[in-house]
Amino acid sequence: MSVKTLCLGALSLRDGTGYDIKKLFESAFSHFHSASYGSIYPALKQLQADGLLDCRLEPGAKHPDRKLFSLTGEGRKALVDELTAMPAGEQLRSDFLLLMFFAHLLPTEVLRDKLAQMEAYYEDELSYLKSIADCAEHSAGIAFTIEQGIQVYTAKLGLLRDRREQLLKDHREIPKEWSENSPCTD
Amino acid sequence: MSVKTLCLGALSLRDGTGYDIKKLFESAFSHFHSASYGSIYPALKQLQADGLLDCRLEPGAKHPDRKLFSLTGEGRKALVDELTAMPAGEQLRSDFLLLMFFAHLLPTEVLRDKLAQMEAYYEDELSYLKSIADCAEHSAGIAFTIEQGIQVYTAKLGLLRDRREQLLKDHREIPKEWSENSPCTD
DNA sequence: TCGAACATGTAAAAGGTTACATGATTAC
DNA sequence: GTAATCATGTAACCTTTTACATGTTCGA
Repeated sequence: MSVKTLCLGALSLRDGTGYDIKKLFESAFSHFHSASYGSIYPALKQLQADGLLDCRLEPGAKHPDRKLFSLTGEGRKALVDELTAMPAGEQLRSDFLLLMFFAHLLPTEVLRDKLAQMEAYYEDELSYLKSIADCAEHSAGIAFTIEQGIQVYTAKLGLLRDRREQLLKDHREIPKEWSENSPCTD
Repeated sequence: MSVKTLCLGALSLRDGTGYDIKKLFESAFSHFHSASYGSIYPALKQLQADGLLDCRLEPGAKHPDRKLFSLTGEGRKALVDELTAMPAGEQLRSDFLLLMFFAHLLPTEVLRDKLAQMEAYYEDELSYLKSIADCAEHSAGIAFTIEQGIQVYTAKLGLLRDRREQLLKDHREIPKEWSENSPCTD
């Protein structure tokens, strides 16, 4: 039920369309949640059917089919209830760490490339978060989410830069020929 | 195809059963990936059918049906190929940050509880990672994944402790009565 | 005028979890 | 003797992504 909660949350900030909500997921929520149109539009339909959202059409000159959603009183209550009931957990899914775990199986150049890609990724995330930290007043809670992102990416970037040379230097390239009688007995 | 890659990776370390693989996911991989039996056993079956795993039964006195899997040469190659081809990304899914984003909607006691739960969670993860960092020799890559976890959880725990008092002090409890004419115009 | 951004939606497929079903072995 | 751990597997369900289908509006 997560996309629904995300949509309720987005609409608690301001009324908006499915498209607006997606933009919010790509900006303010980007470092801790995500969702695609294929899950947002059905979620909005369902939430409206459940009486948690109101919808007014904006057929004005500009956009023919714009559907502007807003929270109902019930919707706001449902959001608070879900946030309260939800266990406060988090889960990382990192293909990068998976790769690092098996770095000893890879050619050095591949490792070098992946480290470079990840550095660029961390840099981008960090500079984005810093830009939004500065440019507006946020509630204390929102500021906390941004600050956590900044500290986490700063730590990750620092470690990556710290260890890169050593990782590459120590890295032993595995012989190209793999076979059953590999000498590797890890 | 992620569970398959995870299984190939696990079996590149040592031969093992589905059960062993699950244990590994709950220990060494726990801070960056996860999978349940319901996905592991079908994945192993499929990988065997694809010729990437060998399976020998251990019907010894102890365990009647123990299926010990091992990588074939092709399986090892497939693992390396997948690690190489896979874009090196990561994604956080944090219900805690979602909750913090909307902290202004919640009663103070709920916020206090969630912060306490999260502190305990971060402490547990951190102490687990510290314990495995000390107790064995790891490859440089594995050490990197543990070190990143330690630094990240240390940062998160530090920020949480730093900000908690201020967050709770500044926190304005929202009146119990919610209705359409709420004064909240964020 | 042409591409980017705005805007909505569906259907199929992928991927995974949960719950169930079963049973042996080990440590207390 | 009884609870935890070891051990395998299936089926139903849930959620989400991907790919498709369509059309407008705005800025360069």
